[in-house]
Amino acid sequence: MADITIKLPDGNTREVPAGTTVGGLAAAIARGLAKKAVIGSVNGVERDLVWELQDGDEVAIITADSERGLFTIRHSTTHVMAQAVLDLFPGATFAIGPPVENGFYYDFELPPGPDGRPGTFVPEDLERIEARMREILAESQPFVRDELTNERAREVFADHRFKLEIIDGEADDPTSATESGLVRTYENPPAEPSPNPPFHGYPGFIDLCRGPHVPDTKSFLGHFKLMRIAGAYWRGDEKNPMLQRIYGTAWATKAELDEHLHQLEEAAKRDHRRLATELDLLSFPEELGGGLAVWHPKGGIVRKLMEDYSRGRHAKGGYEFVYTPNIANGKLFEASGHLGFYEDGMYPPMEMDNGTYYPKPMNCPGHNLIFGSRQRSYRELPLRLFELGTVYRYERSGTLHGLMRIRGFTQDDSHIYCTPEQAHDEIRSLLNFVLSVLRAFGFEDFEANLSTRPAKAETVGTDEGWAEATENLRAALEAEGLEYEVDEGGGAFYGPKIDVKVKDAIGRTWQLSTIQYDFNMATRMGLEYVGEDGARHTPIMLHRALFGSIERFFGVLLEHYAGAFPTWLAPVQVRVLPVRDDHDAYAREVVDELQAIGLRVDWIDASEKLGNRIRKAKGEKIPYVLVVGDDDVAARTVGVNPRGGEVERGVSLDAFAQHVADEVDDQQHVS
RNA sequence: GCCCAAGUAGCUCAGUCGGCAGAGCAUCUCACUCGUAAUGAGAAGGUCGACGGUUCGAUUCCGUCCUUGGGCUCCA
Repeated sequence: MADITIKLPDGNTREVPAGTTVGGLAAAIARGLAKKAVIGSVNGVERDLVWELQDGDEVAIITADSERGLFTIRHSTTHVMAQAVLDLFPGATFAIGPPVENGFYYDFELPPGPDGRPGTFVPEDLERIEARMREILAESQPFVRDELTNERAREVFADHRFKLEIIDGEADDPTSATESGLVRTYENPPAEPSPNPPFHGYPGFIDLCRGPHVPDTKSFLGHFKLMRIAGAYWRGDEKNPMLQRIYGTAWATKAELDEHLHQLEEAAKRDHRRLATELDLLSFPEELGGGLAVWHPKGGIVRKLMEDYSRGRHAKGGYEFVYTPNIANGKLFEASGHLGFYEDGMYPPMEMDNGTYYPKPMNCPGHNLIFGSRQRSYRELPLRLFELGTVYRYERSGTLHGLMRIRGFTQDDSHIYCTPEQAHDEIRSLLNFVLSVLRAFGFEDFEANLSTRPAKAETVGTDEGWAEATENLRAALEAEGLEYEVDEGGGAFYGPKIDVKVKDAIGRTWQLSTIQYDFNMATRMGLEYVGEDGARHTPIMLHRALFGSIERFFGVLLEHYAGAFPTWLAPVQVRVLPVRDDHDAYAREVVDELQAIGLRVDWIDASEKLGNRIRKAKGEKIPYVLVVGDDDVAARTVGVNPRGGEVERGVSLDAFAQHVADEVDDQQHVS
């Protein structure tokens, strides 16, 4: 047979016999490669290992340790799960099942139960499904690719209404795109034909799918675990029926699976809700109502330090401090437009004899009243109004999540009013300011999103206004050297925005800060300034928050630090432990001296053994534990046991005090 | 709001096939006075999330509601 020539990613070519497959090519290159090969990329399109190559094809072998290889493993695993569910639940049907980060899911509809309502999975079902999946794996069923005509596909999937919608193009399934009038499928022929096959004309499982897949259910699969059951709306629309989704995680090796499960445990240990309870920082009393928190003294002091720091930075940054009330007459929110757009998300009104009042969901209308309280000149712009403003939003009950999504929260909110000429420089310095403040809280890694104009008809503002605003935001991102992704059409109807995200200590990203243009509200509320030309102009209005919400930011910090706040933020910075009762007097002296320089210090007497008192202090994640005994009383020293460090005996009290004072000072002066 | 699950002492959790409610830690008291991650003894602590129903009897079974968790949808 004649040879064909294949181009490889390194630029070399290779002659192989005609009829060679992707898998055959991998074997021809190296045995190790063939072993790891999951799929191949042929002329930029991913193909199964059994795909036959043509002369001149450009081919790259995709291995199990690559992102795309892992993606394929997850994708194939979800097919196996669907087969298992259809086996175990006669009459069940399925919708879509893509690979996702760390795993996969599939959405199912179970036949109705005796009460006529659609069936649901129970947690024990996951074990049964997983056991059935392992049987399917053991059968080593091949993944067989085919292309059917629409008519044929409609027959095969006649009992599967969601698949029919996909075949008809009414529903989108990213893993089963159709091409040239043909419907692509993958079949897993079973060892024994099913007594009641759920598909017409096939003995076992078949799915709409563009592939590619691992060669068979025995290869590469098996390092998976079904994680949880969830409800999910068909086509993501809450008006559609709710399906039963099963999430699973899948990896190329057992070690990776174990590592992932271990990381989930680690993340659970730093869950801010758990730490908030353990460290006595704050709580969500049931009596208070859902999504509302009370701050205990230890959480309160951290919050106060965050607020003090924020105020200090804003004072230096040219902001002016304002206060607006927590409730306002509904007319204000009519004027601002909030009542029209977001009434459902607002706490219900209070009817008073002189009007209808609402808890404020936003601070901007109040700030706009301050701007509009007298005639403004271009000479006083940019005007930066700042408030730690507490707002109330009636978040839907199912969306609440600890401090991350809460109904009453405080924004470090500012509205900046400037002229169009000032906007460019203002945004640049603003972004710099944002990053500088975030760095002080221990964040190093930043990413950003630049969200641009949504569909034009749904937006306000001029083409030029949008273009210029978007360019100003982009220029600021580039000036700061910040990596960013453009979220096309992701802006609000009233303007484009930058969202700043931080990466925490275990690599998760959190969206925190936001900088938003607003072409809408200044006009709606009739805000004007007199320009150099003596004419009236509408100011550019920017909304911005650094922490976003103090509650949420605190939650992120708590998880970032796993509860071990840096010294400048720690509720208790130093704990003094006298060895015996007769060291109490000196312990008090140490406390007094450290308190005198502004440190937060406490002490615990010797009614418990020293070892246990140290253990408790470590549990509270106190940065410094000082032990004072006979030697120290005599020499005015302390034994220093720092968090995460080595014990040092005989440190002079003055030197220790200076060390901690310097540390606190350094931590707050990050540029 | 929708689907699933959970709610028992301050915390973490066991338990009751319907019959006086349990542990560890924390708390309090007493003793111990100790040099770097758990000293001992004792005490106290509960409307078993709330309200209805079934029952001689409900923390347990049923229903409704509330709160929380995992998702979906939403997030000015």
